[in-house]
Amino acid sequence: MDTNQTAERLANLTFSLLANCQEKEVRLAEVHGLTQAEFRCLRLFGTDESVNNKQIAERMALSPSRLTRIIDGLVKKEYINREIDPNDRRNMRVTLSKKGKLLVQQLNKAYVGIHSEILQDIEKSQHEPLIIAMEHLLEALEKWLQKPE
Amino acid sequence: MDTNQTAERLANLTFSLLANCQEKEVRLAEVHGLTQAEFRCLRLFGTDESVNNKQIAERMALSPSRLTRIIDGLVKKEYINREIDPNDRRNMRVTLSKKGKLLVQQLNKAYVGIHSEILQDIEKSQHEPLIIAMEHLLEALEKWLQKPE
DNA sequence: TAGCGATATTTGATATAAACAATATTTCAA
DNA sequence: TTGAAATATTGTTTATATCAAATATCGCTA
Repeated sequence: MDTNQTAERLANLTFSLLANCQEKEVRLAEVHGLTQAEFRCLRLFGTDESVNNKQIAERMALSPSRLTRIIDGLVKKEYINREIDPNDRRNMRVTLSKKGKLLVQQLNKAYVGIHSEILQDIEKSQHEPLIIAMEHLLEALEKWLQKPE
Repeated sequence: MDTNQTAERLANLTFSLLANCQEKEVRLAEVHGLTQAEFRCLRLFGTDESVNNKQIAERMALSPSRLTRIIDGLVKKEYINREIDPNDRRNMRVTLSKKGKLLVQQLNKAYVGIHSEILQDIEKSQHEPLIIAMEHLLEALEKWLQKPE
């Protein structure tokens, strides 16, 4: 098949996937009584022991001031701790609380669960090719985004 | 490989892809002097000759009142026309203007171009499997989203 | 055919999400 | 040790989105 035609199909696919993935995120956040921003923020912690405000802001592509408020919410809900970094008192050390760690674990589990369900609808022999192909797609996309201008 | 492990990789992949695709949308909208909402709205027109406010709102998962405002912007920028539907005067017939059609064509072209560039970084024999796999993924995702509760 | 309920859109009020600007604290280098 | 840069926060403003009320129209029925 013509590459251009393939590109067109791929364009439509990523467009639809994007919409559906967003919907999925909204749904999951809702279930756990979190705003979308809080949900994304917690997800971004991953296994990182300790991060500061600015790093999180950069990863989420939000302003530091916005992050302060999102973290305010998560602190109030007792999912994370925020304390002054003793090494550099300008930084705030943001870490998951016990409750937070539990939730993240649970979220990851649910997240994997969904994708596991999704995989069940796809022939097993197709799993590996799917992953590989999508890894390539992600790589290429990142490369495109890093292009100047 | 274990399905669960595959699911975990897939979960991380879609998470990263989502973030990057969003970034890409932001970038493209910016280039054309449109807000993200306006950009998405124009993209959703596709080749549809004429749609009404409510249909667009449903497709974009936004309230009709929000749509009125987004369309206000697009009308002001002269990308679309809005006129009373003669068949049912409660409806507004929203159609692309000449300028709008041109932009949508251009957008689609750019959109396909990006994905074409992306495909160039992926081995040609992998193109078809990628598409097929992603189609399955989308299908499965839609199915998951339609699940009650 | 007059009137009632349903539907589509718009407008105004409001809530939420985000950025920007100014400030306070701290670090670090000249 | 003083001034510039970095970090987080707070107050202000803008953008995004919803909800409720108002308006216009339609379709039905008594």
